[in-house]
Amino acid sequence: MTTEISIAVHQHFNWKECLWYLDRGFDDCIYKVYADRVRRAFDVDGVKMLVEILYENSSLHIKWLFGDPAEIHIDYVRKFVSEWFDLDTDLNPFYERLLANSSLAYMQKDYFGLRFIGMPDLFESLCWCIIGQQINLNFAYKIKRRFVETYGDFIEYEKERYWIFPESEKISNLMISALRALQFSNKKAEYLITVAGCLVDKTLSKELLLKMPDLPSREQMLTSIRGIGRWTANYVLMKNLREPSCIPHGDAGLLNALINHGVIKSKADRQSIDKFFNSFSGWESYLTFYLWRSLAKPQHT
DNA sequence: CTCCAGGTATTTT
DNA sequence: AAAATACATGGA
Repeated sequence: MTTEISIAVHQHFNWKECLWYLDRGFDDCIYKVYADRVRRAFDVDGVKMLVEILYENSSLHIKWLFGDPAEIHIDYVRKFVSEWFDLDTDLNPFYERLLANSSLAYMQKDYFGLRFIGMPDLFESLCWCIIGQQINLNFAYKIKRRFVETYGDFIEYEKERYWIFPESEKISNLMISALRALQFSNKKAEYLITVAGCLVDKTLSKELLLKMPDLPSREQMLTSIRGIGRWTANYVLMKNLREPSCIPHGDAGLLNALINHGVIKSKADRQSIDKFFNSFSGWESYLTFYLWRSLAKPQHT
């Protein structure tokens, strides 16, 4: 007997756009995209599961291909998927702002229904940022895969391996040299092990971050950890905690997108950037995400 | 060879 | 307080 649940989607939603973004030419080892569906493995309290997600009749349908989930695990996956695809945000106010800007209006049409693809696992989002700091994305995804396939677990299903992100406990006990062997720099290795330790000893957690009163204090909590700067803090807050008003300042991709759209002429033009984002107050994160989307190379229909 | 890539910490003005 | 620099690695 297989478990299956559905989540009704009440907002503007384009599954093709979401899947395309997930599979936009980079090799993310943590999920697999097929023609009209995505599969992802989970380990919730030691229970390993593989689920398949597809969209039909205004609902996301989640089917367990592997594992025997109890109610608590089903709820976990339901919540995870809901956060992953940002199912609850009403995009109308954001789209109004896009339409009001002549150089961005096309996004409202071309990317209509594209949800902000999140990263609901805090450790994964932190690791991903540290890995991605100051290196190109292809290389970053390569290292991520190497990292996950070395220290993570997997589920084998129909001769395919579905990887599960490593536990912070395991990473916190590593030596720097172990990660150096995977082509992490000394700094990246050190940062990653430090952050893993913070999660293990509960110096940092999603709950703690949510308890902070406002965005600046959350940013402060993150940047107080070695290896987490302003960029990483904002990235994590938008991708993991779904903060709506984050700007990953200095982000190379974001700056390129701003140049492409004629917002700035040089990457140092902070004033124009601030002014630009001011008109998207409350939607800075979504705007950043759509600008990243605009960078994708391959054509799509 | 040079420059840049979804930066950060440290050192130097 | 602001600016320059070291850090590692791969790809164009």
